[in-house]
Amino acid sequence: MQLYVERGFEQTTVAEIAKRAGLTARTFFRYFADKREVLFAGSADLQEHLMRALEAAPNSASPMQVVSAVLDVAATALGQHREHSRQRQSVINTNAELRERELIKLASLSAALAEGLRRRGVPEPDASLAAETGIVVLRVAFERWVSEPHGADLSQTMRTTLDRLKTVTTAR
Amino acid sequence: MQLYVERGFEQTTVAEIAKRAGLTARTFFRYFADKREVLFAGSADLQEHLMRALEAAPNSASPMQVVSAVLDVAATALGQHREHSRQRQSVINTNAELRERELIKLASLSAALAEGLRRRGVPEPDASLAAETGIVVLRVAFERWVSEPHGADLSQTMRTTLDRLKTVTTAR
DNA sequence: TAGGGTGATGTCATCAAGTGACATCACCGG
DNA sequence: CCGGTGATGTCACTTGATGACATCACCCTA
Repeated sequence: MQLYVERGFEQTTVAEIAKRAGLTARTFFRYFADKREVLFAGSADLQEHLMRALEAAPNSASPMQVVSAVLDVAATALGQHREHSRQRQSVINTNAELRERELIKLASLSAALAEGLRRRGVPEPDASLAAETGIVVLRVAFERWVSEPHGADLSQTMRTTLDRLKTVTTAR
Repeated sequence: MQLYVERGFEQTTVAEIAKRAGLTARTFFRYFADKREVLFAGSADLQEHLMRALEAAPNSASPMQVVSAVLDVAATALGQHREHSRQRQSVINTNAELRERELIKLASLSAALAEGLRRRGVPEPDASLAAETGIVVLRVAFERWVSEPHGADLSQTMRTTLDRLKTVTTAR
C-alpha cells in the first residue's frame, strides 16, 4: 500500500515491494499470485464470513431477505476504518488492472451467494438475480459511503440503497 | 479465436497470433492494447449503439423503462450468431484474465448508462442502480441464452429475466 | 515524372511479470 | 548431534508489452 500510494501501482515494481518488505521477488510470488493480489488479501475471508451469514438465515426467509441479512453482515465487516478504505479504493480506482481484479472478486462473491441460495432451494434465475442484485447494492452503497467524509455509517447506507433499488426497479 | 480455441488462451503466444495473421507481434500491439482485447473488439461500438438507444427513449420514460428499451436493442445486437457467441463465451469462461476483461467492459457500459440517465435528470443513486440492474439482467439473460442450444431468442429471454428480477426484488 | 510527405509495418533493444529447478538455511524433534 | 521439513534465495528463462528508429508503400503535387 505504501508504495502503491507513493508512486502509483504501475510505477511500482515487484522487486521494490519485495525489497521494502525485506524479501525476494521470488518469495513475494509465493505468497501472492501476482502484483494485484496484495490489495485483495482479505477477500477470501470476507467471502467465507458472508457465506456463514447466508447459511445462518432462517429457513423462512425469502431470497431478498437472505441477501439483506448478508448485506448487514458485510456492512459491519467493511464499515470500519473509512480512512483506510478510502485510500485503498483510491489506489484501485486509478488503475484499470486493479479495477478488473476488484470486479472479479465481487463476481466470485456473487457466484458463491447464488450457489448458497440454490442450496436453499431457490431456483434459477432467481438465485443469480438476487445474488447479483445484492452485489450491486453492496457496490453502490460502498462507493457512496467511501466518498462521504463523515456521512452515515455503512449499514445505514446499505439499507437505504436497497430500499432505493426496490423503488427504482418497480416504478413504472 | 482460432488459436484461442485450438490451444487455449494462455497457451497461445502473441507471436503465434501475429504469424497466423501474417504480421509482426509489434504490429499486433499497435491494433490491440493487449492479448485479451482481441475478443472484445466490438464492445466500444456496441456501447455507442446502446447509448444512442438510451438517448432515443421518450422523455416521459421512467429509468427502468429506458433501461428496458436499451436491453431490447442490446438483445437484437447480440442475439444473432448463437454459435459464435457460444464459442467466444467458452473461451472467456475458461480463463480468469478474460473474465476480468469482460467484467470491466460491462462495467464501462454500466457507467455510460448511468451517466446517460443522469443527463436525463435521474438523480443518484437511482441512475447507478437502474444502470447496474440493467447490466445484471443483460448478463444473466445472455448466459442463459448462450447455454441453451435452441431455446427462446435473446429478446424474449431478456424480457422474462427482467420480469423475474422485479418479482424477486420485491417479494417479501 | 521526380520528390516529398504520411501512415503502416518491421527490427531491435529493453523492461517487468511470472515460473520452474535447484540450492540453502533455520528450526524442530528425536 | 542429526535428519527432516518448510521457507527462502539464486538463477535461468519465457512471455507480454513498449520505445526508438528504419523502411516501405502510396499518394499528392510541382
